[in-house]
Amino acid sequence: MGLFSKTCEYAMRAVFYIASHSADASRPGIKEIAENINSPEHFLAKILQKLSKGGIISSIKGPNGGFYIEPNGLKRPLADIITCLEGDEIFTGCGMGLSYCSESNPCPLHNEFKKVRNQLTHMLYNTSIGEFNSELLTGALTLNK
Amino acid sequence: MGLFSKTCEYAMRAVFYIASHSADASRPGIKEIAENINSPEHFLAKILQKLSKGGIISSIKGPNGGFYIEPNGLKRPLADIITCLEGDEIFTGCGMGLSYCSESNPCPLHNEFKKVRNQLTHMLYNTSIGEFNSELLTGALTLNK
DNA sequence: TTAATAAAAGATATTTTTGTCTTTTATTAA
DNA sequence: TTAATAAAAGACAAAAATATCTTTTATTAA
Repeated sequence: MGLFSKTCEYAMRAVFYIASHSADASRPGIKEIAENINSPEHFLAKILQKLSKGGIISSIKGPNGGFYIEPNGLKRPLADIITCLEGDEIFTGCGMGLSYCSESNPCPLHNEFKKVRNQLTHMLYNTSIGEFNSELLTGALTLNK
Repeated sequence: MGLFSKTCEYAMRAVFYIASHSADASRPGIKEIAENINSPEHFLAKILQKLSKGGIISSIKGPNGGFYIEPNGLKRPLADIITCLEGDEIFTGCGMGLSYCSESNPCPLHNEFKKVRNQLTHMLYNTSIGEFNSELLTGALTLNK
């Protein structure tokens, strides 16, 4: 397995896709999104429901409905997606799974592992959801396969 | 979930424990190891079998038997444990799970994500299995809970 | 008001990960 | 040779993650 769960992988790809279509008012539906990010449709639906409840994305039912992101939402960091779906353990947990491990009582790996976590945290908080919109729209970047 | 699977967490803790007891010829058994790193005994047994087949650790059956690590093995990097158990996907895979993603055809996150992976790779290749032996023996570091 | 559309929600299935229990095999020492 | 020890191996169980299918609810437009 990669660094992130399938849930988070699909979520990031889907949110990027939705973000890139939020300028036009097209509001892609689940089917379109799933096809374009290559994910199982109904599994993705659950994920988008959670993100919707968490306020990361918005949705409208019925004809012409679908998913979109508020202009302000495009500024939010990628980290919000992860936190919404799986909490912040990936940002804070001990590398070896030791619950006592902390700054004041570090495990063997703590100091080196902290650098990794900090890099990850930095990346996820300094990348915005709308950051790649133009590249995605021009087709310079893709999200499937 | 943390960055690593339970399997890898237990494995790293167990290997550190075995390493720290490889100077004396005591050869801890599964039960002792499991107690000291706070892991399910039989689940850990499977993990140690894999590490044993992979040549990371060694074992002897019967009375006075148990697990140990060859002097040379103490110099091996922590990364070998992860690779032995779960391959190298964590070192090489795309952050968003895209198979096309590569240096020449990068996904949106590629460049930032690479830094995280590089930091992780650096940590795991520059930390040796025997690195914390003295601290573990004096009790300055612990591996349980 | 009705039919069509699309997300939300619920139910169920499959796969993977994690965990437990039992039997077998190898080794030692008496 | 026998009894005890301890890892190896196999079978099974539980939990979590991933995936699929069906029904319900909200919305739109004709």
